Amino acid sequence: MAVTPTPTRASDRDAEAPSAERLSLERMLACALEIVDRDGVEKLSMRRLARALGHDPMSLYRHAPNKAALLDGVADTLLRRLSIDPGDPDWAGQLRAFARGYRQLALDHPNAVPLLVTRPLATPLALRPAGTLRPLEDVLALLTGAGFTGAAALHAYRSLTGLLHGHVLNELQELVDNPDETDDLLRLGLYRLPLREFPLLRGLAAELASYDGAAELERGLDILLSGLTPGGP
Amino acid sequence: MAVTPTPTRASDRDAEAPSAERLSLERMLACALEIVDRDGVEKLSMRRLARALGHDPMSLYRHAPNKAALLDGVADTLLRRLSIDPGDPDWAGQLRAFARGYRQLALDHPNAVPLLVTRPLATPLALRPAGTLRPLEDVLALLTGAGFTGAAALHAYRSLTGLLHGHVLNELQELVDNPDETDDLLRLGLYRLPLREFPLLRGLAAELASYDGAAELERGLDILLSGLTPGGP
DNA sequence: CCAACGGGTCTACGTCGTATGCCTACAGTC
DNA sequence: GACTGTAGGCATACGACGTAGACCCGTTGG
Repeated sequence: MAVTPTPTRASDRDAEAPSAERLSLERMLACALEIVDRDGVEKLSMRRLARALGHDPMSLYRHAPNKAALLDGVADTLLRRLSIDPGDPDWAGQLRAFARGYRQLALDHPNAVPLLVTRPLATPLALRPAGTLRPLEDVLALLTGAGFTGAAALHAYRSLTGLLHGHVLNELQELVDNPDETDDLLRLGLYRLPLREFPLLRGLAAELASYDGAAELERGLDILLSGLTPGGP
Repeated sequence: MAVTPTPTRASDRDAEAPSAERLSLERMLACALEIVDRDGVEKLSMRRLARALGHDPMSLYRHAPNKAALLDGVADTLLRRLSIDPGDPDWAGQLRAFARGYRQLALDHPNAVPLLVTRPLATPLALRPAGTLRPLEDVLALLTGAGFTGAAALHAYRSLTGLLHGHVLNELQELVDNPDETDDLLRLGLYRLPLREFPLLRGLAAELASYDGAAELERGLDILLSGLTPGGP
């Protein structure tokens, strides 16, 4: 009582901890994204996030109802960075730009991609955070403005997100291997494969190693966009 | 000491617990898949799995090195059910059948889909379990046998998995909503959306509700397969 | 008979998400 | 100024988690 020990006291402005400023959802999400980028989704915990922010774990619950909402929020902050101009008459160009932006987002935050592709499976459409729904609404506006029927616009949006999710998952798998190793066989770990069972796969080391994601996406977009017409599906 | 209490003793053959038979990786994976199907991936824990099998949690580690391997194993048991006949001259038909099989797998085990699409991001290609690599090797055999170059066959496989991942993620999002509610607006929870911000989305309840996944996939396959040629990418 | 070993179990450690409850600082009202 | 609400932060606590380390028993091969 005399010396008022309280050794874990972190108030009195900002001391001891990295940054014990006032908490807010934005600060939380930004810090959570950093953790995900650095260490992966499974390493993001409420306690680690609180520690990184210089706060008590329970403080986070004043700003987010639970961890699932936080994960949704991280995905949301990423998607929010993509924008579509619904008024642009060049609708194909807008879709293409959106797709390129999405790919770049995935490359810049590969550890967050599992969130981008799987969080929607956990939340009914209408309960998703606004940033996730914004692109959908904007694409609908863009395409109906260009003469698409509602159904055709919706179909186009689905085709686009399908293409993007599939492409991004494909491209990121190429990055899993150890890029320090120069020899393709070693870098991909292909020497571990039983030659008897996977002869063709082992022989394709060079082709596996040289994957041009940007070109791949453009080809997919060419096919998709040329198949989209205002008329029908 | 006198009465030999040991109330949690589960040996002496199989007593007390549901099924304390001899443990094996196959039994573990089958049971793990049941848990995932019933309760979702995040509810699958080593302790729950052990309990369901009537064993001590640590027993599992005699058959799997860690939980990540178990997750990979669950994905593997699913993919292992798909087969491709590399000798079939109708390569397009084989790819189509594979795609339909994959879709059906996803519909039968929606809770396992996150594993199917994200586990590959956590494991370098050559370290993936054999069941995951089998389709790749078989598609390579199928297509090179049909005159494709190795690079073209690899490209085709990537396009196919991209299409499948994207499609399955799309289709499963439609199932997240409550199917008991008959009115589309209510069923999708769209009434929660601010009308001012999402006018088009709200108006598309009917189109959102009527989604024909099978037809959608076939259309994607038509486009993909017509674009694939033995010559090049 | 013994040694090795594969498979099962027990205990224990550190971490996780979060329910509950209290404390403090400020806002608004009189 | 005193009073009261409220929002944000903190301490404590509970049950579940993944898994390291040691022990134990039954089988097998010498």
